[in-house]
Amino acid sequence: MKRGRAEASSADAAAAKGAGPPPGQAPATAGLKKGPWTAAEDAILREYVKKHGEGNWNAVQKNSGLNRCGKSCRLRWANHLRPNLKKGAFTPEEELLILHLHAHVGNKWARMAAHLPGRTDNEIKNYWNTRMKRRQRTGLPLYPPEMQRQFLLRHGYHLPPPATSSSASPDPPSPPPPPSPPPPPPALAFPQPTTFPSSPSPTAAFSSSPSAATASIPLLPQNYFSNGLFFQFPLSSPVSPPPPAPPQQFSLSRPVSPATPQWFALSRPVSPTPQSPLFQPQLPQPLRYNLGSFDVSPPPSFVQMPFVGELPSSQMLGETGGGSGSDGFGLLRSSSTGLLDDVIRDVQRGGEVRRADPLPELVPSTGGQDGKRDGHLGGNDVSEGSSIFSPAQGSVLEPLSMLDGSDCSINGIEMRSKATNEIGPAHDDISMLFDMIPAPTLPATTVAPDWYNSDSGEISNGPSSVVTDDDMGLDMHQLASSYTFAHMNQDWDISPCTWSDMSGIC
DNA sequence: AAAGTGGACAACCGCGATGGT
DNA sequence: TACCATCGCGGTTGTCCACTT
Repeated sequence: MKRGRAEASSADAAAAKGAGPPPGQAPATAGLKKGPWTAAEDAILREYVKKHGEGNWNAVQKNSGLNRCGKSCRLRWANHLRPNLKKGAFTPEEELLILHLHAHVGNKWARMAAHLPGRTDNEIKNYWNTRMKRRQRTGLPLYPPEMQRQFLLRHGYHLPPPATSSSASPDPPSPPPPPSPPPPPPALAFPQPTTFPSSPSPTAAFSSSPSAATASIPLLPQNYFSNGLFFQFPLSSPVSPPPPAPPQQFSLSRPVSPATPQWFALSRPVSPTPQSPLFQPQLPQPLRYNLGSFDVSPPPSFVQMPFVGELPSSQMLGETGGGSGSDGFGLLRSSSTGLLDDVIRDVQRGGEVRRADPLPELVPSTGGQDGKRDGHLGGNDVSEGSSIFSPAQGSVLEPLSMLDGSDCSINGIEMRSKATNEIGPAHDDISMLFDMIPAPTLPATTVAPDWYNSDSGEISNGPSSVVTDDDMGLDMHQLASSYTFAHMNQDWDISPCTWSDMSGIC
């Protein structure tokens, strides 16, 4: 990772050129300068803040003569001049933390930055976006399978060990890759673009009801949807076929490729279960809600997905996938959330997901407009207390309902969406986040996972930096060590490429 | 060596939230 | 209550640099 280039070169170069706007740069509108900051400007701003403190940024121009708008001053200060800013590459722990935070809160850069002392939201955002672009370009899932798996487990979904699978493997030390089936070709894949747009809680697709568990569901296009709602995190190596027709509500699967995809079923307790630090509710008679395997490409001649080439931002999603809210699948108006949610949601809206039958919990939508989906639909709150999937804000479930032609909302979805919005304090986020992480079993000194490998090799594997966010009690050592990196790596690898090192694909 | 491409980063823009009057 | 100023956040754009072709 390269750092400090612009600061050292751009600003200084500009300073060297003089006070005027750099060539090619439009003179400041309204007399205010734009563009790269010069060293002189930095000095002025520093001095000002030293004297007057932070805040009242619009006064900076008046009081200091700095020809910058207050907004620009604030940004410059926050991102570059503020003391205690940590410069340099993200440490493995930081990267892992970002990963987790993003999985939980989505594109809430400021909140993420609050858990990364010395890091700015802009820095994190840039880091994430560039990485996302890279992963999307290569058609890789955003999160390591193990993380996705644990995330789901943490929210009460029982994930039977993918006995025959090579990905999303369980916790035990990973055995050597099974001789067969052979790993798929790198291309395996999933055609570009792979996007994980904003989506509502995956729990949207999961309602808990005993009756639902036994509901007989006529499956939609058999070609695309199997009985099992197995879903495949990561979209990786082919694996053994799904277990025979488990009871489920949704059939979300469709063939990923001629090769049998890897499966694992998600099951969910019938009754509400208290949040447990443990991953597996282990309740008897779990309801099985299978998500179905998926790949990220739309089935030919089926549902037209609003996928876009790249998706660094939710805005693009909103625009391309549902800005109008009136065109078929362009109904998602949610803002970004934890992308693990999005993964599942994406599957649902992308056409891979088919709800075979309206569940008991699924009550007909009364409105179809956002404003009318208040989350009061139905009265079944079984799922409400049992899952706190980080939800999408203002999400609606049109995709699901549209898929089968019915106009339904899923009870609990909206409620969960609200719950998400209510996750106010970062403390809640982080505590929840760490709930999903098993107790550390590794030494504090963590070896970065293979998938972490930096492209540039600049990443330090040195002593882990412990997040000193006392409020959160964050310990990145714990975080980092709580994951079985080696295992994740195995699961995560879709090819010789790893999380950060896409050389095998690019 | 030059052109093309992508990554990394800084900065800007638009919008919503908040607080004061 | 309405209006305004300010602040903060998230998304986007622009620029520079390194690497590849």
